[in-house]
Amino acid sequence: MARARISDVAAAAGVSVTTVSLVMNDVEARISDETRRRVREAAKAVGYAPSSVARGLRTRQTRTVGLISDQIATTPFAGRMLAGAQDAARENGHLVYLVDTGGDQAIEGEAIRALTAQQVDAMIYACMWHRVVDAPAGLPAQAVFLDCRPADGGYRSVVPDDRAGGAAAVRELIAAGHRRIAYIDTDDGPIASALRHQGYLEALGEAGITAGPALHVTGDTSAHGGRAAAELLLDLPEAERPTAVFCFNDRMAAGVYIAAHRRGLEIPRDLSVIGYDDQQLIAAEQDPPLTTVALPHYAMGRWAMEVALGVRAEGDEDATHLMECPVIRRDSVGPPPAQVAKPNRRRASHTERSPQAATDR
Amino acid sequence: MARARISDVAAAAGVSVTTVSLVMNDVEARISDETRRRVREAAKAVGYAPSSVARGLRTRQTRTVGLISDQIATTPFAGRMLAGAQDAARENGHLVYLVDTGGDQAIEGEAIRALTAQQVDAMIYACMWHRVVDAPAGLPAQAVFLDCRPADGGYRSVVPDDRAGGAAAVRELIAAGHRRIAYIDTDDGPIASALRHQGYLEALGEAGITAGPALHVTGDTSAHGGRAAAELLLDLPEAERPTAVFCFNDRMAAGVYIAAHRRGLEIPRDLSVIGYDDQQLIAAEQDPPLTTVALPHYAMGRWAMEVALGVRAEGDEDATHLMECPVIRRDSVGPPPAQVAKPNRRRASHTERSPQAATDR
DNA sequence: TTGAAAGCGCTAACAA
DNA sequence: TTGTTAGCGCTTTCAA
Repeated sequence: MARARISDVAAAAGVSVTTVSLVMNDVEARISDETRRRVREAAKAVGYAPSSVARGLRTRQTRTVGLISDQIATTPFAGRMLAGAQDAARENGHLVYLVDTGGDQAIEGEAIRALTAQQVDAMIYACMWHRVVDAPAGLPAQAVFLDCRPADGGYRSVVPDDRAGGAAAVRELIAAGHRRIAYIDTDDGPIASALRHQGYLEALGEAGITAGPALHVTGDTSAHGGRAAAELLLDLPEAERPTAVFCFNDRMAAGVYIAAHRRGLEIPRDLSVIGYDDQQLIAAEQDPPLTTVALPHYAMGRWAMEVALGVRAEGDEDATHLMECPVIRRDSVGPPPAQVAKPNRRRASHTERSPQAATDR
Repeated sequence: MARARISDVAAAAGVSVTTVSLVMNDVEARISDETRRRVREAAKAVGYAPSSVARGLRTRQTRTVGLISDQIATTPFAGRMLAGAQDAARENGHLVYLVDTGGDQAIEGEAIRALTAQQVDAMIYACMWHRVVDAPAGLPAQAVFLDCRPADGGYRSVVPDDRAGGAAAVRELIAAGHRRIAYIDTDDGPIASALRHQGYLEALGEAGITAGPALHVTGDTSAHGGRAAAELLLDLPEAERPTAVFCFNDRMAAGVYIAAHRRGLEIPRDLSVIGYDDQQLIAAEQDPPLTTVALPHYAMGRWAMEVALGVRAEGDEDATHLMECPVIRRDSVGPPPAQVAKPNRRRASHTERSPQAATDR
């Protein structure tokens, strides 16, 4: 039972292949309703499905797009990005090839060649975290970069607006009444680190706050690193100790929880904390649930696909689109603790419930 | 700068297209070394890359495979499975289409049609956790099921050997000296639940242990559910209380940690626990790190792809392959606590360090 | 050892 | 309103 071809349908319907082609492609013109109906019927009768391969050869449009990514396996974020890209592709009648290179340059080159040979209509080059990368050789100029930016420009790209996200996080803290706000940064130096720090300074500046350098501490991007950094902060003399801390990511924020709990401090009564990433398994599972800034992975995936497919006219050929990172409000931010007495009352807050801790649960 | 075609190469090398084709496809016969070299040079010179589309039309082999999955987005396991499938595909010169249906039947059908139209050489139908599913209509008979089994058979499939995995977990506990071993099961009723329970009973049976029904408790598949179930177990009179517990999954095992810690019990000194899934963010991050049984996602993904591509001759057309789930030894299993005195010493173990707790850290 | 030519299944220009 | 036909770029049979 070989596949039915267009000529089988034509024969069955008693028309020419042109007519069948026209009908199958929903071309408005010509073709009487009656013929149209007959063709449709014949197609169904013989079980006809057009060959995308033959069409692709003829039209040079394959309705496929290649998505090359460095790592799908290891990160919990990848899925949202792929889902966004997938959905946009499907809505536009495209199928997506996924190639996971594992960061291997050779595989990357091989993938670009294979995808080119398949005549994909578009290509997306994705990273699993916000980075600046060297554009791989052979990547077509119309490719779009997802969650990364090519070092030398020349391509359209979409990345999270980490600066604005950092500012939003800190504004959230300022709005709750905090003035001594620390930033627990990473020392691994990803681009997001510097951007979020910029946002932090920007928001403080707006509020006329100058942050002492003691409030900018670093650690590795893990709960352990966050905890160690938090210890430093909590060891500060009371008058300098932060009442709120903005963390580079949720894992580090989880470390802050641990450090705080070990000292009998309660969140948010004694210390407010806000994370970044909105990593479900971490942020939502904390006690109390962590307020954080979400990385807009789904939206970025969708944006990249829509731009790649040309359904979203994004004028500039060489522009980086910044995607907003929304604040996700949960329960780790509250007003700063009351300063009942100035000196030597470090233990006080553990036993006295501060009156305005209305958001406690 | 349109793409170079085979005829461009032929012209440049001063040979026929036949010759070029033969050379490009590394056909052994004919062609002198000299000609071969000239053709290769010409191809490089004009930047020739064969069109997979044209070749696909001619040979009816596209060197592509379709992977339909219910959910890539939400599960942390998906990645490993995709990675295994990807790697196998790449090694065999195939590209993979990924379609995430989100469990939507309409999208599923649409995907099967689109993939068929693209003339994929093979199809894989993947689920993100071990399930029995109805085979979707239109799925070609050669498709292989990954991490799921079609209800009515008729397809090749690969799933984790949850029964053997459960037995291995319990044997691990028995080998450490335990006799009173509980199973914290889920009440959500996935197929893995019953299989792991079978394995549990089987391993106990081998050792001549009969488990009282009080040692089989259930909860929902979360840390919370695991904790509640553990409370039940720890409330048992000492003579019946389990010294070790096998959990349906790592999240529930994390709940057991919490319940144990709240009572001042230390793991593994006072209670051994073993999980299932080897979910990185959970198992490896526990204190002490959780011994667990790994789900062989990468291996299953690879197996499915190799069978789909026909590079692994798996004789039976209608067979379910069971993939071994290896025990991952970390630090949550130790010998049972010493039974210093029979009755009424429930608090003893919290303060006295049992002498043989050699694996404590 | 090499080349000519048919044809994979479709679209689209052109003709009727 | 419909049909004829020339390719899209390749592989492969057959002939030289």
